[in-house]
Amino acid sequence: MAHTYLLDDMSKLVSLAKRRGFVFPGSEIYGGFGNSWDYGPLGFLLKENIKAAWLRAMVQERDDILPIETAIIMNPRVWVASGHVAGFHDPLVDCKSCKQRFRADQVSGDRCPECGGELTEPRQFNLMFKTYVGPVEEEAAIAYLRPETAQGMFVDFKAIVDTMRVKLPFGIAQIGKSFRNEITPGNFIFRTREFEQMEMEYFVRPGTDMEWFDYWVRERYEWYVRYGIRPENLRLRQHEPSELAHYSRCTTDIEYRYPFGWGELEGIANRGDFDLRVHEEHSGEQLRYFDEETREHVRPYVIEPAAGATRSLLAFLLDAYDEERIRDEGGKEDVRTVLHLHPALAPYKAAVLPLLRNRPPLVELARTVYARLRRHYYVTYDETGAIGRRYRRQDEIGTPYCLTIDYQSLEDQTVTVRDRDSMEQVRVHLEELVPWLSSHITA
RNA sequence: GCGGAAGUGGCUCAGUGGUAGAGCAUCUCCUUGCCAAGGAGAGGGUCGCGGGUUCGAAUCCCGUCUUCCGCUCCA
Repeated sequence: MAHTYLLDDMSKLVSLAKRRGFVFPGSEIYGGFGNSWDYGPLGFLLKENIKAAWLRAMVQERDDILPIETAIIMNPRVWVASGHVAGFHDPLVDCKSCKQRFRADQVSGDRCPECGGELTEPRQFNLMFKTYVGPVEEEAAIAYLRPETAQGMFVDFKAIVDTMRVKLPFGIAQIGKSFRNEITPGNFIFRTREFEQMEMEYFVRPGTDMEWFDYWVRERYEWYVRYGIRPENLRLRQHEPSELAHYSRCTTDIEYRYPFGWGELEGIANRGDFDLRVHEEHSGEQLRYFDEETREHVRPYVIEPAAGATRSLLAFLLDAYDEERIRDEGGKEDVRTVLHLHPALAPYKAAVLPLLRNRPPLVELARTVYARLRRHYYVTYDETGAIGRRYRRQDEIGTPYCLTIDYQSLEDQTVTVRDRDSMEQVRVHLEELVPWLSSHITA
């Protein structure tokens, strides 16, 4: 079935996300809380599947990348060294006449570059969340919630090199939450103050860095395509030298065409030796790799593909959302809402449905099949309402396969497997269901 | 943070001073031999929150919170 429907805004998706248990507004019974979102049962499963798909491509299928999980609250000196304490805030000025806002370092003089109006004094916006470690709120105990997961990999670089017998080039990967006091969050879960990142630091010999940079841009682009993002909704955008982050020598963004415009999904940055160098300076530790062949201590360069997990979840949902116009036998037009999620990402891999609920043998067999499949996959069960209606419910949450237990099942132990995308049906023997599903949901 | 718009059951919305509504969704029972909405019944909202005006406020006024659209920042 051709998938051509394009959302012109996100309101339909926001409402489906709430209605079907993907994403709820945070702290809703207290009137909400600025831009916080909770992941409901289906959203949680979808997010877990996205993270698993990332780990699969970055760690499991390779032999050169190791996973870690580091603390959210780190020694505050980490953020002094990384440049975040000094560089992670922007002095901003507002125009008193036209109300536009500019970065203070990008305007000269005290007049608005747009309309010539008067500008306010520069004001500081520090994007890091501050907190206190220990029960007494005193200056000495100030700490920060990490604004990126990357520093965890740099800080643990020495421990990994010392213990894990790694050879260049190698990578360290981490998935976890980061926190930024964004000036203007918004666009549903696109920009939130609390978000989840999937980052990997790939350490390479200086001089091979641009080669590896190009390699990772391609790899990461292909990962999105592999899991179902349509290429026409993806593009690469190279940063201008003026917009590069303080640590970056060169950055390419993978952007997605959101309903509100092109927006970043993932940034691939060549961080050079910036991070290992500053951490050497501030910690006093040598952060080098000893190359046995050349008998040299090398401070590697770093290529960093940094993806937003929650941001990609939004992209996967948007790209999967479809409204199909269907004509029934009477010629009446009908809309079928379906999430064409990649089966590996779908919250439920299958739904088990007895054809009729008032026939005990059908229900009994269906419950047996349901119990058996649950040992292998997240699956769901539904016996309420007409069978077509139940197919529609599963379409709306992206379940790729519906397994219908019918009268023939009682005779020959086969079930009807209905495909969400083609709406075609095949029969599969009960004994074959697990391997059949396994071969159909793997990317 | 600034400018604009909006907040009424889970969702989409009607209701502009006089007893809170609809459709869909949900639950129960019946029906249903493969692509939703057939029958009977049920639950669910102090109308974002606080204050004011009024005999009386979802409705008028003030404040506040939240969301959406622009500006700036980022994964």
